[in-house]
Amino acid sequence: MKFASSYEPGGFEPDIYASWEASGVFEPSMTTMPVDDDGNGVDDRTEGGDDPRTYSIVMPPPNANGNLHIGHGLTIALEDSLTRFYRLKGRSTWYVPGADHAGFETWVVYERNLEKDGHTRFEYSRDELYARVWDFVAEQRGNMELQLRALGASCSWKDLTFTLDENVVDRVYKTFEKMWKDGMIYRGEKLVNFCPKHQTAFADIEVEHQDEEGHLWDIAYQYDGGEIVVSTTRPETLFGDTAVAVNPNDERYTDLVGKTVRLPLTDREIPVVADEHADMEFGTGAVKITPAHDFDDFEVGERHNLPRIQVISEDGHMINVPEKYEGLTKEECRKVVLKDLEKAGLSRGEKKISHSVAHCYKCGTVIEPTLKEQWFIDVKKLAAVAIEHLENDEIKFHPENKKKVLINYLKNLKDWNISRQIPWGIAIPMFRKVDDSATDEPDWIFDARTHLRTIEVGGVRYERDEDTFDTWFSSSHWPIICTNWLEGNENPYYPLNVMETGADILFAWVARMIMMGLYVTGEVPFREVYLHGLVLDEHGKKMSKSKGNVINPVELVSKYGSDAFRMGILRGRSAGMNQAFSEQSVVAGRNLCNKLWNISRYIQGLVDEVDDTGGCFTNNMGEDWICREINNCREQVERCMKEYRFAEAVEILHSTIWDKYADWFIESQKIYRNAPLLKKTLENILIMLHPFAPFVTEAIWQNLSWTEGLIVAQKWPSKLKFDPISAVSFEKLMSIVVEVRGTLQAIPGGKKWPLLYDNDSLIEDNSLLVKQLSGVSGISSCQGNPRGIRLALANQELYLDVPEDVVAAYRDSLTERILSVGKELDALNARMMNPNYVDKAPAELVKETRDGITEKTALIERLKKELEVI
RNA sequence: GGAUCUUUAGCUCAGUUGGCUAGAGCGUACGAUUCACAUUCGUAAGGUCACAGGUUCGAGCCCUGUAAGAUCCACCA
Repeated sequence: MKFASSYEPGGFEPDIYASWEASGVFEPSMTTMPVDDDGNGVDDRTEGGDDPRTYSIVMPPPNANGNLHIGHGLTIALEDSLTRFYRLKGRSTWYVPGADHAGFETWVVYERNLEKDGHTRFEYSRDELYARVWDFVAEQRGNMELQLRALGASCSWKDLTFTLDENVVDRVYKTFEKMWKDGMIYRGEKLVNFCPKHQTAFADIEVEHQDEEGHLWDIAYQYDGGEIVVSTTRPETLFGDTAVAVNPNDERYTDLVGKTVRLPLTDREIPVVADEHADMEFGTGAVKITPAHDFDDFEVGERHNLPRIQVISEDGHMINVPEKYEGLTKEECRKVVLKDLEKAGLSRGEKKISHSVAHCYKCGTVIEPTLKEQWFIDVKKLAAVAIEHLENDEIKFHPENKKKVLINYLKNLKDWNISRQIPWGIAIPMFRKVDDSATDEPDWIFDARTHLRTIEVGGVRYERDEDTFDTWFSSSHWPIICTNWLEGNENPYYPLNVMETGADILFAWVARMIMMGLYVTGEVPFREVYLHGLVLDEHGKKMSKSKGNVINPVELVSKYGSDAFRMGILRGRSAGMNQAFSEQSVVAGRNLCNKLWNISRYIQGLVDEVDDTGGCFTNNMGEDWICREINNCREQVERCMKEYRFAEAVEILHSTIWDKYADWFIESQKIYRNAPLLKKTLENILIMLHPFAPFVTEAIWQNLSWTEGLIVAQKWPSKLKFDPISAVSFEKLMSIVVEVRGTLQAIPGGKKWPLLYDNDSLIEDNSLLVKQLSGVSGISSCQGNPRGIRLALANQELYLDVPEDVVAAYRDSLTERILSVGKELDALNARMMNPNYVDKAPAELVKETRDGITEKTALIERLKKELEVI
């Protein structure tokens, strides 16, 4: 195959992905064994009970109905780099892809469409709606999966799991039944976060609090002989008041406790109760209690056995209120109530306050705390077990501090409302008894036949609950489901090696997976958690449609290539942090791909020209040096992957490939050509970069004449053999070359000059190479007769052969140079002057300092002499 | 109110048990060009590591405090 002369990723990426998928390498196979670490037969086993044969990771399922956004791009770059790395290391890797039914999100989109067509959800049964949304999603599905392929995700497609698949539902029902039997599920009438627009309840974490300006009204509640003034931001709820609370220590109201006051605008009398909830410092110290519409008041009501009067319906209208107000919206009612209070002479003033208000995270509608019968999970035990295992360090977090944050959350976790009033989700498998005569039977029974509206068990009729599960309830089973965990079966893929996901769903998802994993399997669901932060725009601002700063990963992939995108998005990113991202970093990634492409093309050319029948050995110091550097790179990348330092891994590969391999080694190979070593080192580099840039490395692999198979299925490189002393010599030569280049640039006129040496075997033996690298016009011995500019090197006698007038012009930069070396010398001297340093610092370090002083002193002496000569 | 994180070059970020003469990418300036690559090559400029104390022979790193920014949890009649 002939290399295309330019790097054009769009031309080969789709074909490459197709060939991977067809080859079956993405699917796990337990037959492969890990490569050993050093090529010396020692096993590469990791500590901590991790099965060294396998590596498992699951994809946080993207919305089946949507397109991938920049966060997914990051997710895939992270997860796929890990997957490919461990696959190269010889593990049987299993990266399980998923697609999310995205219960509420998808439902919102669907319902909007329904409304556009002039319909409402109430015209259809749950089953009809479910079927319609299913078709709607089926139409959209597939985009997301194509985009995952474009990003290079090396996941096992045959295991793709949709969150409404039968096995998901089965698993969820099994757990629910177990919990029901264990008494951890209860039906309770409680206040829930209710969105009047979407007509569904939410868990606490699903509502967004925002600080807003509001009004605080003072209202007089009268009694014979006086009045008690309460403050409220919601006067319309007063019809639901069933008490006024004062602090038990509040002497102002001691006499009133136990008496009753008249509720304004009605004839109802309500008691005054003493409760700690009333803050003596706030307002008048008296607070109206509306148990059916406020979370705190609900609790006060429980403590004092107060009735709960619902005065706002689920669609936001007034109910159970005097006729005049009946049917008004709550907003209208507020206005009328305020006016009527004014008329009745019960207003006692108003002021502006700032307070936080709960909103629906999707539509922004103000959440109405509403009294509803729902299914709740008693989380006490679940949370306690999770905390125990977390404190036992069974899961390692990146970043580390998130573990503490998570434990703190679990310690304060309230019972979990799992009922949702939307049709797009997994039906709750509970049926209510409708046959009142069967008094001995329980009111609710578990039954998995949720496709039936009514069932008959033991001659008693039951009707199904029409609600569906909170999606996090089923999502919390994800590691269990994706690895096909089964009771009593050994499963080498469970627990997962790592759970990689967004830091923003630590509570919603990670916490629940841990609780559920432990409850169902008795084991933590994953050994490590890597959390990524938000991808911000280039100025560090959140991306949003309204700001118009959204970056589309798919566009970047088509513009610069998948590899460029992957490396670009990993650059400058660390665990758990919200960090900026710009196209620039993708350009840098593209440039690296282009560099690698040209390196490979050039090496292919050299290999074609040169006889390479021999074995792979190093023949000169440049070759020894590059082998050492490639080994170093390999070790560092391994360490970075183990510690999830992706950005650093990419950076190390970048500098090894570009600054070392291309700029020095390949340049040196223009003089010495070692085809077997060129091949070997290029292979190593390609394999090491493959986890981050899978497409270009595979494309090159396929183009090279001597490689076989797919790079995706190769083995991680072993250490290269080299002569370390020779490698150090090359470094010496490099510093000479850098000095020559710098001096050449500093000499006015910008011409090339010849290099003179005196009794210097390093230069003499490598004169061709030095000339090639440094850009001097020629190299010769000065035969003990130095002239021109002496190079500022401590242990080398080297001169640039320039005429007298040019030397004079060079004087200034020489002076500068002396000053700067002088500064460095001063710093070293200051250190040695300190007797404590000499005493207490490690001997090696002290010796280094001493050597540095000797070297720099000599250098300065030399430079000064040179200056005098000029 | 409670908690967590961030602050290092013009920008975005590294800096792993304290050894630093503080690095990278991009950007900037100057120079190169029949060479695998202008998506290139070479050279350079650019930093009181937010601030103030402390520990230490030695602090970007550890400790205490301050400031600014971000996020989360709880509360807000």
